[in-house]
Amino acid sequence: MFKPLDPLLHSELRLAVMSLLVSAEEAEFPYIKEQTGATAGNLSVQIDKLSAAGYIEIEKTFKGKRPCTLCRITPAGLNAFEEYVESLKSYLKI
Amino acid sequence: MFKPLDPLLHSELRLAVMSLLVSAEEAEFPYIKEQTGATAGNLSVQIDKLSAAGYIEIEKTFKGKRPCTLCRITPAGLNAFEEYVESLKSYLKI
DNA sequence: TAAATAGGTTTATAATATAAACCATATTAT
DNA sequence: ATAATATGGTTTATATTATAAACCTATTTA
Repeated sequence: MFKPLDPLLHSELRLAVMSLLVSAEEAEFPYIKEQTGATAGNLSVQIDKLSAAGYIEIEKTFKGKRPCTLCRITPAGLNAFEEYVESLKSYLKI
Repeated sequence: MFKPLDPLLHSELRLAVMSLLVSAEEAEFPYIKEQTGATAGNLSVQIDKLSAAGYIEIEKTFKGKRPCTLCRITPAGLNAFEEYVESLKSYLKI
């Protein structure tokens, strides 16, 4: 009847991050922060969780002399996102 | 960009309950319990929250000699559900 | 009459989300 | 040169939340 919802994706901020990365394939921390309206601390924690789950990759690099955190969705992440969307439909009737 | 998600509805069990009530317009506690697979305790807590928010009505009646808890969605609840679905679409691109 | 079942509620616990506080480096102003 | 501010985050503390375990009352069955 109701398919279980991946708790990692059933979170407003993490879902927003994944949603961005599905389209962008690569995004910088400050960009994600701006688009989601999240605080840096919250965002940092949530991308760590997505990374620990293997849903995204985090590459720490430099942009000139300043640190730059790049995020990219993984195939596993894309798959999880699509499954989550399918599962949600069982609740929303869409 | 991303619309905020009503925290009351962004919960697996409460969303399932609302989803049932959108279609059924009236359902008994044990039926909801069975359809959602929830424990009685969890379900009891969650329908109380939905009721406190004015999203559902809880009618306590009897079925023969046994207690019977009936749930019904309210106009406010239906509205909140529809808004939630619309908001979610900004995350899911559907 | 004792045990089991039905129909829940209350309470305790564990997990989670969130922001505040913090840290390091780089840039700008004095 | 040095102080102040900004950039780019991380760590940690707190407050909420979800969840199930324990519990309660009445009813039915053995």
